[in-house]
Amino acid sequence: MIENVRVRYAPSPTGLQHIGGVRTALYNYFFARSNGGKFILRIEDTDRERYSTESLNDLYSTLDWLGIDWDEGPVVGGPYGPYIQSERLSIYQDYAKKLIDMGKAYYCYCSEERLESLRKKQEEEKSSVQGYDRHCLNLTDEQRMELEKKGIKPVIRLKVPTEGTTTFHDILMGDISRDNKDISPDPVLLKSDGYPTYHLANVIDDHLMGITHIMRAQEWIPSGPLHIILYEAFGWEPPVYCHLPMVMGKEVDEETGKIKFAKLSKRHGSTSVRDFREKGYLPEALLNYVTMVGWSYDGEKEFFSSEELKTVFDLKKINKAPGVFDYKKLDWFNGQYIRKKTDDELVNLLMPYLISNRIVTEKDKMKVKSFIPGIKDRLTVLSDVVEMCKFVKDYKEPDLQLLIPKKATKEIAYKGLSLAYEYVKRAFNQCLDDTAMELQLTEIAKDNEMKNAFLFNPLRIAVTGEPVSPPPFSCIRLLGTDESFNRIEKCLQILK
RNA sequence: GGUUCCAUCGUCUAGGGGUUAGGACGGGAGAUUCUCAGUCUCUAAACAGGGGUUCGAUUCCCCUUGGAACUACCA
Repeated sequence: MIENVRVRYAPSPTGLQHIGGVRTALYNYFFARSNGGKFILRIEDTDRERYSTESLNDLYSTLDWLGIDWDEGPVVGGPYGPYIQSERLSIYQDYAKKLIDMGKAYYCYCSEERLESLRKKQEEEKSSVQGYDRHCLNLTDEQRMELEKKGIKPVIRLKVPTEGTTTFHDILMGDISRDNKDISPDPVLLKSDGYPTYHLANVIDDHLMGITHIMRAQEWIPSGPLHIILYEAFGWEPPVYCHLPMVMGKEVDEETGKIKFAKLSKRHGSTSVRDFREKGYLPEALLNYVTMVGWSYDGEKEFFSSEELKTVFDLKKINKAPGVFDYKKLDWFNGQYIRKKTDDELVNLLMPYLISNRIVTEKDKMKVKSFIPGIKDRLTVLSDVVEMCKFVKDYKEPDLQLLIPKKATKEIAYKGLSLAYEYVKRAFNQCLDDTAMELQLTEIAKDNEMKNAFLFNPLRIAVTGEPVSPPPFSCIRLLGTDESFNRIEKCLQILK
């Protein structure tokens, strides 16, 4: 147990919440909970060009869906607010000015174009030196005034030391150091629109909000030393770092045919939580699986509820190496969680898919519920139900060929369907369950010296019009006996 | 290119100076079976390579190789 833990998830609302981000949120959340600490949500909306309210809404709905609650942050408030960076502008501006006053930062008036051509030049020359050339480092006050007069809005850049080495400690990785000369020179701290960049805002807020542990993706490792320089410039104690392994995607290189890995992105498949949610992944399955990419308990147990994770999550068990997101394993997890649901829970989960596809209406709920035992084992994702119920709406009357099972004749098929129909009419008057009906119809087949398939298959095809479907009895329940019997009778005519 | 990080089955991982290197997904085989699933059983599959240290390294150290990330007035 670590005392007084304060951690934060600090997303930037510039897109839908994706697997990687959510995994970071989850680790922070579970780390806070398992140590009795605070989990803080902070919105890093300093990129005004990519900002969207849709992203922000998506963030809230995603966290809500996953059951992640925060102790401090937007909506709930807290003692260190505001928790939205765009509402903290003056704080960053003040601190940036302090840096200027201390001689640790400077104004830069370079144009976009100049920086662009500088970059190009460096690239062409394959220069090992990259980054800003410190063109504005030694501007005199007069020169500055002149540029200001022209109406050029400056940025504020950090003076990165050119000598020495900066080291920070990472709980997982150990000491990580970088020569200061290798830090891309003089990053912008405050943009010309008055907004801070990530580096400035992040350091200031983490300090001001009393963050004790920074858990973020490994892609941030290279800027770790830069942040340390910033902490030192302000005279602050840096928090404990814990860089999380990346979530990767796997793909086949079109040219070489080799398998490649890269930061999980859309070309690997769905990456946004919203996608998974819409397809019908359960939050508990996604949460469980995502947590297991990069973290393990003992290598054996892999089913964890959110509640368990809040107790059992341990920083030390986080893996250092990046992990590939395995869509197939997620499918498996989801199927497992679906099977754990009760029929009542499942109907509620399934109804929206059926209603939005106009297969049933709200009043058919009981019918759908009675259908569930037949499909529960067959669902991988909730939306699979649509395909399984298509026969209700998209029934296509089977032709003769389809109605005759393999190794059977027209006559046999007719007899089989007749027997099945006779039985079904009787059985649905009693309140038998599917298993009982199956048993009895199997009995009937035996009595008539016929293969089970000769009764079941024509029945299935008559009712659903498809050779592959959930168990026929379930289908009849969903369809209703009137329509089902209608279909069967018509098929009987075809077979006559 | 430069910098940094990483390295156990195809994938997620357990383990750790002496193990038959364990589990899960996926694959294969079989059983159950009215289709498709599901379920159950069995099975193949890994310590990247080379040097050290050591009585002994997959485990510790170094190098190589491979992979990844960063290199923006994006985070």
